[in-house]
Amino acid sequence: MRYLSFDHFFTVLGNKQRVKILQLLDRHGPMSVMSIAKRLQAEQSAVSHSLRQLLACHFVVVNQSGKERIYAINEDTVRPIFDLIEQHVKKNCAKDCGHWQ
Amino acid sequence: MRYLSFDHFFTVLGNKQRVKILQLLDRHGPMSVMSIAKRLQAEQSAVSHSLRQLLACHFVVVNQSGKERIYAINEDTVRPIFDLIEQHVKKNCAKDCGHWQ
DNA sequence: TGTTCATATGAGGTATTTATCATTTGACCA
DNA sequence: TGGTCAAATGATAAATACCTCATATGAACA
Repeated sequence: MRYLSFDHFFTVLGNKQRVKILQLLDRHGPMSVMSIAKRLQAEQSAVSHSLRQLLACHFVVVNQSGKERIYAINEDTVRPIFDLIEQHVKKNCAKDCGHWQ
Repeated sequence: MRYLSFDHFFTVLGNKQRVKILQLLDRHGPMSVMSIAKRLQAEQSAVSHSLRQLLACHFVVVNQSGKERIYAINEDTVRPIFDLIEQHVKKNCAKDCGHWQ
């Protein structure tokens, strides 16, 4: 993986699947890799790769539970960052993109 | 340019040159394209392309002044976002990457 | 130890981004 | 209008990132 520079944290957030994973973990709480994959209709391997990057940036944390590894969002920091972007969009980009979900 | 989705805002921030431009504008105040290019030792064209993306996301604003176009950072939102990432890094990634600038 | 299930890893092709060059547009003023 | 300077645009090659497949690791338990 690439070196952990300032812009890299944004790069990791700049991907639909990784954002979806974070949003899912935020809404649903801690989940295993397979549960995430099923819920997002994504490949186990793809999800694992994504989680690896999110973990490297500490956007998620992980705990072993039997054979499963349970991933959870780092609420303290990820949620505020998402909120800021949402505010920014509402304030500045309302007409450009008022509608993703 | 790509469609303006949530993750896209992060994608635009996930690039060294664009981050440098924002940091420069933040420290130095409003600047013309050429001044930015000179200061960062980058091509005029490259800077212009970068500014276009930053502008589309409303991370910067622009004003015409004679032949020049003066770009300024959107302080209200960009600075807080950068601050949040910095806090996040200090709090969670201190040992991984304590040192970019 | 051997089997099973969950997750991680590595390699590959494909897609997306980036940087650069040449050219165009646009503002200003003689 | 023609010249000049600043900035924007478009096309393209090069660099990165992404997704998928096949395979490896690792935990649990008989």
